[in-house]
Amino acid sequence: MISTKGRYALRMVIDFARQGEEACVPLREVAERQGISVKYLEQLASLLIQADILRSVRGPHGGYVLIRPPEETNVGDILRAAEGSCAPVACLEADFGICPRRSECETFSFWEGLDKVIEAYVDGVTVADLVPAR
Amino acid sequence: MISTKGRYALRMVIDFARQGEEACVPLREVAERQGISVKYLEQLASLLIQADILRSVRGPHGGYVLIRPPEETNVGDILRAAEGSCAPVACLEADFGICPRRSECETFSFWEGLDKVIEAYVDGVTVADLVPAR
DNA sequence: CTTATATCCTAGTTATTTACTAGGATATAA
DNA sequence: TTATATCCTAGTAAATAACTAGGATATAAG
Repeated sequence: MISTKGRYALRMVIDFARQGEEACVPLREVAERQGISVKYLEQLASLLIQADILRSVRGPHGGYVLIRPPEETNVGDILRAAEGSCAPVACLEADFGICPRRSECETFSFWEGLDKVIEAYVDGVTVADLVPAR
Repeated sequence: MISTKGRYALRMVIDFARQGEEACVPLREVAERQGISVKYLEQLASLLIQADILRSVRGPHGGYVLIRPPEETNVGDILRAAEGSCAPVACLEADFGICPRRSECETFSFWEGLDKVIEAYVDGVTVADLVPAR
């Protein structure tokens, strides 16, 4: 299940996109509009910087800027950055290693299939699709 | 994310199906084959009984029996019975109520769409699809 | 150079959930 | 009567979730 990390990160990015291309938006404003604390948003923003989705500007009039236009950022990238993974089961995650029951497990391919439809969906939607037209 | 409840419940049902139609299988055997404790399986079995997927026979030579043939039980029913829900976000779950931000939330329809592709996938696979042919 | 405003970074904290285990009650075939 | 099952309720240790707290660092403006 997607936790507040992924959900808030997505709302934050959409909020940035709404303020216009290349806008430099401080978290204080996002926090107010979205009803999420600045401190929590800071942590999520840092994950999005690591994933090359945002860049930051420090000091007064500083804030965060989307690196790419909304059409070129898909939701899957945001969720994977915030959540670590969108995999529906632990055995599909990168750091899980190879399950010792893998060869005899009748369910593994089922979970792989579920993962595929999830990835296809989240990677098929861009931030631009979620920003309401003005 | 799907927890051990859903994953083990699915493996248990597939294990029942492998023992043949209408077979009455005690959890002791499933536990041994699957490497899961009887005590934990008991709890999962009771969820599957409530969902009309299994019925039980008490006493010696007792066990559990699949109510319908494997072709007629889909994986979605098993997962929803074990996990409570397959919804990817809390705001889509039945007991969450209506989110106060719902009307202004730009992400709600995105999550609804994700939920739809997940439900379509899990409801499109039956237990029979996962039982290896003998 | 000072001040206000931001981001940056690390820790700590509380509540919930997960993944079980434990102990017994109840039913029933032999 | 006994052995073998399911049934039912609690309890518990560990992990995760969802934050909060406190300060360090950078920088524009006066």
